[in-house]
Amino acid sequence: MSNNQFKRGELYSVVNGMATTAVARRLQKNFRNAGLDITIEQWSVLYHLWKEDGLSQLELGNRTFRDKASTTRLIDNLEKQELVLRVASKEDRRINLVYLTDIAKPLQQITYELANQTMNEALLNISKEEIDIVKNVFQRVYDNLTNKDLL
Amino acid sequence: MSNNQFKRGELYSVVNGMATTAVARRLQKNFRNAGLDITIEQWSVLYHLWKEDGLSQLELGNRTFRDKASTTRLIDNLEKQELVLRVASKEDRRINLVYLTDIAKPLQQITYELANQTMNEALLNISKEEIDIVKNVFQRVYDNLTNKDLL
DNA sequence: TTATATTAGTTGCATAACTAACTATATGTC
DNA sequence: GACATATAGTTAGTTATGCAACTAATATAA
Repeated sequence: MSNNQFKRGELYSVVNGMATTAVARRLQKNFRNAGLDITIEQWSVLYHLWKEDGLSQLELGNRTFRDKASTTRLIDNLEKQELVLRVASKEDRRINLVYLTDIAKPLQQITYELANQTMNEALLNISKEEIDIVKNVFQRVYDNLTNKDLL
Repeated sequence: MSNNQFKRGELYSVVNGMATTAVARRLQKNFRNAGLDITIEQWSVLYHLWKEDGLSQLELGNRTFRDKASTTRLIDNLEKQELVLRVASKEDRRINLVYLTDIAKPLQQITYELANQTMNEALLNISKEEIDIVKNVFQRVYDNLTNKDLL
């Protein structure tokens, strides 16, 4: 057995069950307290649209690590709340381009501040170096698992 | 802005959307391929029962970082599949003690091997030191966010 | 140009998450 | 002993996840 072996369950319970959901839940709570009626999942989509508006559903799915079915439903809900708009692409009518509405645009600044504030709480006394290692490890874990799928 | 600041969205998408679910999905797939009809969520409960049988639902919720409502449904499903059994405590009849059935017990070894194999894939070329840092950072993130709730 | 395969998105089905409101049992106080 | 409070678990309601099967549009090949 290699030296970098987790005890079984450990990675899952530490990583998936703990810090991750603690941050997500705190951010969700902060949204609610500020009167913002959006889920962190919805926010993760809006986040990418604020960076680049008019992405296709598939591209949004890639950037938020979701399959297309989940992306469909998430955008359904965003559309119901009139935060987002589907527009069929003229070049390829299979493609839906997703655009922010005027309701969604001003939310960027508020959520920016809440997310920053939440991250500051979450990362209190954690150094830049440690964060870089975490990000790097997670990228490599992801690559380790997904590269195999292409073979 | 402090030096250890994530760009907004970054922690969420990196941590929650990527390595975490990549590992979970891979393990789930490995369970399925082995003919094991359990979800990773169910497995996370069984894992703690294999370590210590007869825990209360609340204790299981604490150990798997779930609220009691989620724990209830998870155990509902485990009970439907006859992997687990609820027994009312004699000392305090509000408490359900959860026990493994004879069907669940032999699954420990198989899932142990599949989880180890999955972790080996996921953690290929990642050092013990890096893993220790990740675990330590996540514990501190969790503490940073949950200690506040007690004030 | 017609038949075949591929691609983007949707829908059905099952599991799971959280919040809030609820039931039933226990505990503490007067 | 009676009343208020706390605790363990359940239920209802909403959102989200993944897989598989489907539709519609586009690209490829004969």
